[in-house]
Amino acid sequence: MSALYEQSRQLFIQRWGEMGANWGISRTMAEIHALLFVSPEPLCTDDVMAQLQVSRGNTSMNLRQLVNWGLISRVHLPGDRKEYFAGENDVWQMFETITRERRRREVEPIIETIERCQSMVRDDLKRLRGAERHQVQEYNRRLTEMADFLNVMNTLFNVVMKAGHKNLARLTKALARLM
Amino acid sequence: MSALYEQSRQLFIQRWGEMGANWGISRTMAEIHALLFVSPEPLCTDDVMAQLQVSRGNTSMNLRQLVNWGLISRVHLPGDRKEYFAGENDVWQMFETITRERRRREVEPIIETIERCQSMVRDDLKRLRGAERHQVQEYNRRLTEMADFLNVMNTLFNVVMKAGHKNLARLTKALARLM
DNA sequence: CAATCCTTTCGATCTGACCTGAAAGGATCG
DNA sequence: CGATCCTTTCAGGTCAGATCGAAAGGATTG
Repeated sequence: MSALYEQSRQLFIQRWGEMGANWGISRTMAEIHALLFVSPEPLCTDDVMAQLQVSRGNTSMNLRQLVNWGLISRVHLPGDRKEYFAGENDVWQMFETITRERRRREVEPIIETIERCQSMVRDDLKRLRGAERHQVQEYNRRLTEMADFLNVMNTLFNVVMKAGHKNLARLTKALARLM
Repeated sequence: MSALYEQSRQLFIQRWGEMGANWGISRTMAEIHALLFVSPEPLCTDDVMAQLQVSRGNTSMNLRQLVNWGLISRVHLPGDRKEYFAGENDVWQMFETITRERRRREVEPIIETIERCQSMVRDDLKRLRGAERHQVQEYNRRLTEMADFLNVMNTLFNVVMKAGHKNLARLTKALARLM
């Protein structure tokens, strides 16, 4: 295959890995993800090991995590025992998955925590007076704002992802009009 | 001050720190940010050290980074030599800052990389024929989709943050109409 | 300008996340 | 069933990045 094509792929994979690292995703996991994203057909564990120079164990772990996230899927080719892995290649679908998972794992817990924090000071809000009361009220207000914001963002993402792929042109135009 | 109020603050700070860690922000930095977010008035370095149990150097570094990001600001109280730090407490403003910075540092580089990757295979697209050509075309298509997606998201964020607080209801409706 | 008070820097240390590779575990084949 | 082929696990090793704290730097004061 063309040398430039190979180089181009490698560059993309490397950068995607770096980006992942900045967003709290292990570099290798992001690299595997990128590799499968740009691969026209499913790859097996050994392919991944060879192309990215990582150990068998590491590859196995990360492939599994990616399957867990729903970003890649196991594929069985007829007449072959090996497992193969195929990347989701619809970008919108991919990001919907990522968003949903991260929301579930990281945003929702923080919303719950905020509610819990608020319930902890509920009595104080009734009981206290004067400056102390004021301080707790302000604290409570800030927490509410934060929770509201997070909930609004949730809704927004739902809407956008639903609009998604199909209406991309319309969506872009509509956005341009709103600016 | 009320014990539950203190506990509530601590819980929030701790969780915010954990969340930060999941998103590629050092736990301590996120904790300091949370502390200043829930503090009704500016704090000095020693306050932060005492409340979070971190060293002077660590506190100094992280405070500086937060100032760099624009998430907190230095405040000088009259009649006091010390520097104090105040957190941004408008949640929308806060997230706009975070989004803008991360986009500049992490999303824009990846868009540039994608364009670079595409220019690397431009010749192949003219030169190659048959299956090989097909493969490079598909690769190119996926990259384009990815870049398009990222650009749409950029625009979306611009619009949302501009609409912001005030017109959010309208925005959500406008988007809902597109579904 | 010496003293005081803060802030920042920086080399040493530490920590936790990531990775490796050998060994165990399972499935499928003849 | 034994052999073969893959996958997964896990006990350690490695390393980048986070943290510490002493020392240097800088500003303000009397």
